[in-house]
Amino acid sequence: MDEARLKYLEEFGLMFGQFGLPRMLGRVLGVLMISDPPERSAEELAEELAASRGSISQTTRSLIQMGLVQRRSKPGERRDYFRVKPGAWHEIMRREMEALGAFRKTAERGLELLGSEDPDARRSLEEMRDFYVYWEREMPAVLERWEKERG
Amino acid sequence: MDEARLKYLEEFGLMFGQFGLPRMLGRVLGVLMISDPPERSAEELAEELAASRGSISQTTRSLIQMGLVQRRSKPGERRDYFRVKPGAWHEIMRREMEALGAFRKTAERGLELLGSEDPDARRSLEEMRDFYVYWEREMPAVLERWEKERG
DNA sequence: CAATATTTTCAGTAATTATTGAAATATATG
DNA sequence: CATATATTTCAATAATTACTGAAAATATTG
Repeated sequence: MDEARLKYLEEFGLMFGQFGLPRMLGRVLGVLMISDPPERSAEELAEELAASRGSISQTTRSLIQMGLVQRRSKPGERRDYFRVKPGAWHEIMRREMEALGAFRKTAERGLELLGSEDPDARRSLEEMRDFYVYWEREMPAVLERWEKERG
Repeated sequence: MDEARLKYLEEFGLMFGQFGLPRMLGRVLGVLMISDPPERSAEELAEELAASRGSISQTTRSLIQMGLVQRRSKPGERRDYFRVKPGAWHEIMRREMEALGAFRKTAERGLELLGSEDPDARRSLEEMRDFYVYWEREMPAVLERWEKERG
């Protein structure tokens, strides 16, 4: 792998890092995104990223669990191959949107906690709740439209 | 502060942690969200969260920088007070949406890197780029509608 | 401008999280 | 079913990130 590509993978890793996810997750997804052919074995991933087998195993498992990567096996071959799952980025977004519900619920729990305290004290939590209620209502349509146009 | 509230703040902290942000950020924002009156001095924050002054200073700075919290001073008082900025959650979302541009650019950079390689190899990056182009186009309208209805 | 109160900075430390590598487990082949 | 190959698990370690606390800087009062 040439230097430009390694640098690109590091960028991919950092992008995921900013997100609070392990860099290795981004690096592995990055390799798969630029692979030609578009699939790689665990061994190839380990070699290209100078990472341990264990780390690749853990990372591919996470990526599969997150719905971003597919594992494939071929008849007559022992090793498995990994490839980016079509719709991976949509899936990332879909999961983020699911997380909105957690924010709304946290706001609601806070309002219960405050009870009938001074309305001033409740205002921030009410705004938070209303905001996430709004987004939970709006997001599905945007996601669905993408799926209809492209999925 | 009673136990139920401390537990709630810890929850707030964990919610931010999932996001890849320091828990302390969530805890401090949490205190301010449930404060009555809705503002607190650095000293009060440090005491309520059993955290160091330095940590509170760093955290309030971050929260202000992120556009989530306001610093206020009062005439005749030396200490500053902090309160949740109205529209804080909208601001969080707005920043996330800005980050979409970085994803699109990363995809574009990858496509440059691949050049005219096998279309199969380019497919994942093209899908990534198209996806983020779509979201960059769609999100602003949703954000603006909230502002119009509520801001 | 001296005295006091408050905030910030930052080096050191603590806590957390990511990664390795070797052993254990699983899977495919002849 | 023995052998070879591939993958997973997990304890140990490395790397990173968060937090403290004391010293320095800043701001306010009389």
